[in-house]
Amino acid sequence: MSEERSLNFLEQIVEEDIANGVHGGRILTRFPPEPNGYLHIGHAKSICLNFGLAKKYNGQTNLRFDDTNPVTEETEYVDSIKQDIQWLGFQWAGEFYASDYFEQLYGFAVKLIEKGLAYVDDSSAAEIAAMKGTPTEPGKNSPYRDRSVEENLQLFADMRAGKFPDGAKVLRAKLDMAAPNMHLRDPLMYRIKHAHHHRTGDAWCIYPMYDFAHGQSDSIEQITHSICTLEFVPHRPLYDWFIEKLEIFPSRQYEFARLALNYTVTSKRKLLQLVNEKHVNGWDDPRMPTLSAYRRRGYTPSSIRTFADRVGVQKRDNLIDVGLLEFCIREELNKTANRVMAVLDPVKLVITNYPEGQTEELQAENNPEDASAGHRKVTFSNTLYIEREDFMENAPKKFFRLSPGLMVRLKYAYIIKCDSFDKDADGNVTTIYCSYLPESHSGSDKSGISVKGTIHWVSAAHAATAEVRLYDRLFKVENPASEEGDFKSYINPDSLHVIPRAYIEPALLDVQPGERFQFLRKGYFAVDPDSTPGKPVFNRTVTLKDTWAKEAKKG
RNA sequence: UGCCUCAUAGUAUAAUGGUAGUACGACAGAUUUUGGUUCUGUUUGUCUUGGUUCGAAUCCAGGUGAGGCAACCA
Repeated sequence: MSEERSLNFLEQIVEEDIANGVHGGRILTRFPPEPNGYLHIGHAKSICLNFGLAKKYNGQTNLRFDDTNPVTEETEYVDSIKQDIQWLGFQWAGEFYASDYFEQLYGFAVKLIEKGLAYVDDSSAAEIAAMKGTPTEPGKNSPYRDRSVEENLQLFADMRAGKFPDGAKVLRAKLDMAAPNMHLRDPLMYRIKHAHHHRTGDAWCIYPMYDFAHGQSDSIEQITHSICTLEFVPHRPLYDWFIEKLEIFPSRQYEFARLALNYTVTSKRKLLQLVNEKHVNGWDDPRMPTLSAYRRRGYTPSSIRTFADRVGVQKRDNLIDVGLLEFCIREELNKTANRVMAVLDPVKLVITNYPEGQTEELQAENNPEDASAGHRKVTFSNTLYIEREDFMENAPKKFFRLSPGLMVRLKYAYIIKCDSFDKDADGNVTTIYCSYLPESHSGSDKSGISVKGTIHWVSAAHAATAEVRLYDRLFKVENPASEEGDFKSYINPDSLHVIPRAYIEPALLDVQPGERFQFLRKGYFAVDPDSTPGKPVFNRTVTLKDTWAKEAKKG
């Protein structure tokens, strides 16, 4: 079926290059994160693209950390990034760091100075910005632009030697201060930062700018196809210029539109704010769009890979409906998750004509989509808990659940008829009284009655309890980043609803973190690492499709 | 008012000069001991104006709209 599919534009480029014998048909891509945050769903697209493309054409993919800014980078992030990539199902060929190349990059800089293509500038940051011009006006040459090669060499060596404080000097490439592309107006190559680096420690006090590190790092690794997001399109001429002047391996950059998901944000800066300001409980809070959060919430790696595949690749900006992600996980869990019964918002139901104290072990199917999943026993008795929303005092015409006079089937058990109910002083239903049809036993129904509704239940005397965490979208609006004002003012106040005591089948006491279930009629749930023996915690991964909820909303 | 990208159903994404298709969504129906799943059907689209051509979503030109670019961030 993959032969039937048309190629995306990157695959077309790769196939053309292979056909033309570029690099002898060798394909090497790379995934280049900066270790200053956790990976999110947008990175998943990039990872799937880079690793997927290489895999499809018998190539490989490097993992390279672009760690050129010591102040924002930490080992914690390196570890989480590696874990997330592996969890997604990919293995890199080489693990590299831009900081591995600091000495080489320094040499490249010296070479450009020697060629008269770079100079040390003593101007302040403000002065450089002022001389840069604007998109519509050309910039002005720095007064330091025409220093001799010898002087530049000496000053650059002195920069490295730590003779100057932060910000005193920078090394700039000498291109054209009037270039219409702002990135070509003598861009900075090196700045002075007396800062401790997570890998090189205090060995350096000058650090290369991203623009002077990224392209050359690709070149050093002999990356054939350097795939990145659209905002780097205007940087490409600069990278090509460096490669040309340095006479090094010609990696080529190609750009695609980053993935954006609605009802969330995918910017590391914003995610960091949500974490630091405690709007969520850490990077892996299941409401976050990070991979660690999706993992904790119960998403599978394959569902995310499928999603990345289905959103496609193009150069136009897009905002993907989170409903597609939800479809991908439902599609998979429908086939793989065992069904169990859990009552999240319980109300007591008494079967008046079923003997008090009597029990039955009923046969329950684990997964109707997978016969090999087998069966289990569930205990039935005269006092049950059912879902509060499965009863209505005054039912509308299409309500196929319980209401005085109406009949439903209890899943795996009997058909019952609602006879009466009790209410407390506040009008809340406290107990529902029903009678059952003994001849309607599941699997051997001789009652001749068919009912429209089937509801789930647990036996009150046999049920165990669990904490259940229900998640909703983190933001109230589709695109918080594009709204007026602070994006945090659009946070959905009901994004987390904790149920401290839901009733579950007792067998669910033994579950392990990471296990996934379908709570019948309620959704897919995953066991949270916060679970302790005898007190499981379940995260709702995603609800089931609920056409009744839609119908009810219509009125 | 400079440079660079981009523009196909509600959302994504195909068609690479030759019948505008697919997925998700929405709507309707069938099946169903999950209002789940599955199945069937319906709906909705080439930004605009010219040009080239037997023929244009596709090529060309102008317009319109959206996004990006002026961090000692990446």
